[in-house]
Amino acid sequence: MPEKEQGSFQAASNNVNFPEQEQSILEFWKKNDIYKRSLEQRSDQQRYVFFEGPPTANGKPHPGHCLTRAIKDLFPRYKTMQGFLCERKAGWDTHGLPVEVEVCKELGIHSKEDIEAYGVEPFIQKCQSSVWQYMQQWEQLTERLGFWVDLNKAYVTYHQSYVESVWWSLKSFFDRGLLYQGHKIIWWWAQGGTALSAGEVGQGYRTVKDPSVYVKFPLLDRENTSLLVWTTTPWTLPSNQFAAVNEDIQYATVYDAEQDHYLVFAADLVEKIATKMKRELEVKSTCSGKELVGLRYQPPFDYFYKTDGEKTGKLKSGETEPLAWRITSADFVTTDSGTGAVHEAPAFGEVDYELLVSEQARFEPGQGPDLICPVGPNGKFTNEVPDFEGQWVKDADKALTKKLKEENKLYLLEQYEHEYPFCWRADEDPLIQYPRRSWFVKTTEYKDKMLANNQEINWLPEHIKDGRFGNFLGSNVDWALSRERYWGTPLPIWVCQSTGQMEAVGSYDELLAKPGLTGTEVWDKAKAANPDLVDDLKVHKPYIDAITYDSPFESGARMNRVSEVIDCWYDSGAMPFAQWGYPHQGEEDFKQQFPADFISEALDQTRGWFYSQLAISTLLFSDDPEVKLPHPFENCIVLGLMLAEGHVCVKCQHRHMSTVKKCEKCGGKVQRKTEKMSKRLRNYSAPNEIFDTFGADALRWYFFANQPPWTSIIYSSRAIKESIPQFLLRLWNVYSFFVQYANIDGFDPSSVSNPQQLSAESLGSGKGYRPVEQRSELDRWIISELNRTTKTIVERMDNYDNYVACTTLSAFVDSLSNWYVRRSRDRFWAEDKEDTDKLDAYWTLLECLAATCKLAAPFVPFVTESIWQNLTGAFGADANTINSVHLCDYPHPDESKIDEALSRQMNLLREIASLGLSARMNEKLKVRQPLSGMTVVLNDPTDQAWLETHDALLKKELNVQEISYTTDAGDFVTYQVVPNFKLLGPRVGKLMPKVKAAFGAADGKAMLESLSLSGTATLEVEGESIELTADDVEVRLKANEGWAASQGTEAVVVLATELTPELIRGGLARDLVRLIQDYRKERDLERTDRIVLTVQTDSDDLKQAIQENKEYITSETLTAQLLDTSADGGGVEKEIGELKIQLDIEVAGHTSGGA
RNA sequence: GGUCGUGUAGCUCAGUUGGUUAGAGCGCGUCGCUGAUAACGACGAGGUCCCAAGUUCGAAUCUUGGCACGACCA
Repeated sequence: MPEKEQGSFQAASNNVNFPEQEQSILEFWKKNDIYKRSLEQRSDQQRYVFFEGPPTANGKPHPGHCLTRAIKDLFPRYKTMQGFLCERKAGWDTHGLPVEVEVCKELGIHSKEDIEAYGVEPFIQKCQSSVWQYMQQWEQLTERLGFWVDLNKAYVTYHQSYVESVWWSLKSFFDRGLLYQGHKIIWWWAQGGTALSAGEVGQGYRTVKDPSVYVKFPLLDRENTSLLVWTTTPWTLPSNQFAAVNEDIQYATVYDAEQDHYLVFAADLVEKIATKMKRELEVKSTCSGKELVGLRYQPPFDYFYKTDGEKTGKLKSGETEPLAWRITSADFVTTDSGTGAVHEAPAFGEVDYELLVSEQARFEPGQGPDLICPVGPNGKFTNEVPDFEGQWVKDADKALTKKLKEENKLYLLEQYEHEYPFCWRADEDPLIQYPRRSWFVKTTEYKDKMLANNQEINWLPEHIKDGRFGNFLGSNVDWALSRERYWGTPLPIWVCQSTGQMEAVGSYDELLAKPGLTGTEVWDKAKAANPDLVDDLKVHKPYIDAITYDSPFESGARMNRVSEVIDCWYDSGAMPFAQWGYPHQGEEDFKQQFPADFISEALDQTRGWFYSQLAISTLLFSDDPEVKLPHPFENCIVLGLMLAEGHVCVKCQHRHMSTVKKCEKCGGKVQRKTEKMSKRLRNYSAPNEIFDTFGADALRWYFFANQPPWTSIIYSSRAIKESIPQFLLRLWNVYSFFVQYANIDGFDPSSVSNPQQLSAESLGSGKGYRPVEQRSELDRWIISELNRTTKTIVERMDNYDNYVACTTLSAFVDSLSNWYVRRSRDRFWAEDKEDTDKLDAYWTLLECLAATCKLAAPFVPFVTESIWQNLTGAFGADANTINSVHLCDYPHPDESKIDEALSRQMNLLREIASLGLSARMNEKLKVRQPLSGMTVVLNDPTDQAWLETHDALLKKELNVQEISYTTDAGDFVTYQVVPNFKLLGPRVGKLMPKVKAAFGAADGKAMLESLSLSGTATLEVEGESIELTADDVEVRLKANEGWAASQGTEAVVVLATELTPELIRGGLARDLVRLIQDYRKERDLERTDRIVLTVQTDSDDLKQAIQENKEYITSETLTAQLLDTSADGGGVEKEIGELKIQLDIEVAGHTSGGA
């Protein structure tokens, strides 16, 4: 932690503990209500609307939630700093099966019967309280991550106001005919009398053998001809309604001589079936499936056919058509197995049922075919199938098959091995697909509007729009809304017990106002008995079910609520209005905060929250002329999945918790492996562990800066740790450097006006401040870079591209650290505290740090806050002033300060420095060894004059005495001219390869001379002369062998490698300085201590080196007095290469100036 | 089986309307710097840009078809 020392700023440790620091920042935010202040500041500004997708509260938060919460925090923070008002209302998803399951586990019960036996009332009460079980963990994570969201005002899906909003929307649908009853085919456990969820079904698959039957469906209009139909569930044959073929498949009519009968089935399968029948099947003709559609047939059983066989209905097109027992087309039919003709019993198959629904849709309402279902919920045939009445359907397979055989309708019978689901609780009970009455929202009627709405949404990544989400919308089916469960929003529909007519209720008050109402006393009693009961429960089962009233449809009859609750996805999808209780209350809030500017969740929400919101909103608001597309959200970042990193032994598969090289068990090699996050494998660390070890900023920065958010993100503490030095630590080091020297020099910025913002303008009043234009080039350069960076970041963030924004910011901090500060160190060490150049350096660095803080604040809110407070703390702000970077305005780029030419030139300079180092490296000439000279050969002389003014810088960086520039250094380099493909390509077209060859053969130097003299050059290709300008040619230099040279894209750098004795002595002097500095450190000298230095050596070279470089040595090491003694003195023995040397240091005094 | 996505260095990933020398970080190796120092820098090795065909003067990039992996759906 910073300790107070003399100077304007608190000392910044260069061994910072981020997690500890973050804790104190959290306290500061809390104590001063910074989040609230950040909103109050913008109270009259334009809104930026954010919707929080409600997490399910009754489960522990895991690392994936850190990512969503980090992204959800980033953009609201950014927009707030930009001046928008962005309120962030939290929300919790509280209903649904997962909650019931959790409570059942606790109670040790399973089935619905168990729940009924336990009592719905206490069960619901347990559900309600169970929801909040992990709330503390959620709130802790939210806060620790720095996710600013209003937890106190959170919306909760079980709250009465929320439920009533949902009711209102459902009433609207009901009244508009968009909410209807139909059938849903579900996996049904007949013996237990309950449906199973997808997850439960998935657990129970087993490989079993079932009969596979090929049945003849005699075609009515074709004599002695049958469609050959295949099924593995003979028990569904009595319920047959259609036979389906694929329009695009070819069908053959074959002749079976043995039976003297014609059969129609897929042409591709003739051979296969002939083999199975062990007989010849002669193909008489073929046709496409399309030609078969519409043909009528006689079903194998006539339980329904005998009465309804001739029934027809009126199509929407005006024609009439038989209701059933005809061939239809379905594209799910394939020739992979069976016959290419599929038996359809819509009651017992989901796709079959969809086929029925689409058939029904062709007819006028009420005219289409009804569902045939002669099987009871107990899985036994009803009296509609008298021959098999009371038989369990699976058991009836045999008898049915026998009957078919007797009636000569069975063509082939075999056994078929496949995966089939059984009940996971009673594993002898096979499940069957079975229709249940269910409520649907007619989303298909608004499909086109949903698609249009989708088109207006800005999806990130873009392919979601027309890919995953668009496709999902395109194949939209009506939303099966109801659930036969307990803990959920009750479906607000009451039925007349006498007429069966229904009406929807839009609010609790509306219900209470119904005539002859009774039943509210059930709730009143419960509440009286237990005053702690949450009032919201009164709109839930079982209390709401007790409420009945007089039927408006028939006098004397009563209205009872239907028993179902609704899908909890509907709850969350209703949040855009239900979070405010709209329209019963919160109208103002809703109008102001709809639609959302921004939402974000992970990819798994495509069919979840993204869809439920869009569907509900489209059905509810699309007809309102005031609601414009898109709604309910405009920008949506779809996050990738989060993966973990395992450490697995190649040999024995033993798992390790962290990166180790050798297996603990067998000593084998341990490899990193990207895999799914798994609680069981424990292949990830808890978020808290990350927070405690590396800090929330580290985690956030890792998420934001390492990949675009929609790719899958690997959550590994190793990777998170590695991301720290790149940015956080580098920024901290620059900051700590600044504070260190500002304090030494007593740099005092307190005269600045408006220190709360520390903007470039406000700094102008500072003491010793000079406008940027008057400062040195390095200062102008970094300020230019700062503004360039700001421009890019704002541009990218406005496009929701946090990744490139981070990359850009990181590159700037790198420039600041590794070029600006590095090149400016001398200036900070300058003796004269009032030196203009020195003050310029401080003001420049201060401006850069302040701006970087503000730029980075939304990404890494903790470290920026800490730096900011110390930077601004220097301005003599009193204790009552609240300084927070999060109350600042986001920087705007000042384009007038962007100097593109300077930027290019500085890059060139950096490249040359880099090339110089590279050449030194190749020649093994360490930087401490001075060299006499260096020649720079430029591709392009444009910036030569500029570079020449920076000789001093390069000389120092590369330790050379002279630098010369040339564009003509034939000895060192070869000129290669290459075509500018981008320009010449379109011009010469197919000649390009020849042109390229001609370039290769041409005399590059001559061509360049011609270009520089006349501005043009001519190239002869295939008898054509091609006129070239300078733009058409790119010059590349290639360093020749035998020189200490390095080549880059813009230049070649050649070093003079001869070492004169004098140069060698210069090197010795530098070696000596290094030794002295080391020794000073060893002796724990203050960096400002002046010394008396004693050097004793036998080497004449070294003695001469000291003599020649006395000035340099003493000033570098703050030596007040240099004693050269040949007598044996005290001190330590050191070595420079082979040379022995004895050093001694005494402190001579203290200087308050820079080193 | 369908839809979508992904495939680039040992690992994790960039690669901006197609332009001939494909980049970063980490890791590895070599070295440098030495009062920002438990920091920092330079250099190096490492690539059939999944495969094939096509379009084009020119393809990591566009088209088609495969293959592999992943997600969702069935």
